[in-house]
Amino acid sequence: MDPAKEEYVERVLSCVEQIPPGRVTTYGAIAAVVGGGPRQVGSVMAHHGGPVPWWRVVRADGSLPPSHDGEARERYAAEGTPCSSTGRVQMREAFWDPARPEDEVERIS
DNA sequence: AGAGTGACGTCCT
DNA sequence: GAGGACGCCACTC
Repeated sequence: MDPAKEEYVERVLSCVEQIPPGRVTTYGAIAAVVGGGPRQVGSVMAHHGGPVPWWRVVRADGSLPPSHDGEARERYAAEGTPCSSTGRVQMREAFWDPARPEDEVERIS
């Protein structure tokens, strides 16, 4: 096994674990922090995303992967994650940047 | 080495 | 806001 790969995976999962309840982040944001590309982050989650709150990781536009749609919605309802009537997460309110864990109340300027 | 695929992103219509 | 097309990065056949 390539140790670099395991470390990369560990870094991705670490970011996901740090996501506060009721907030979400995107694959691209994680990729921007841990490196690689958004697709690679998704691949890591697919294979090693078991023990982490994967439902707090959504696409850049707030839409959920068909694979997780059902599960994630219940999590959001339980955590109070702001969602749109169309079924997508309100990124403007719920987005949390892994590069800025200080939580600056994501004021969207 | 080349082509196909995926829990994605951005631009355009 | 919704849908389609092209591009990126890494992995697998």
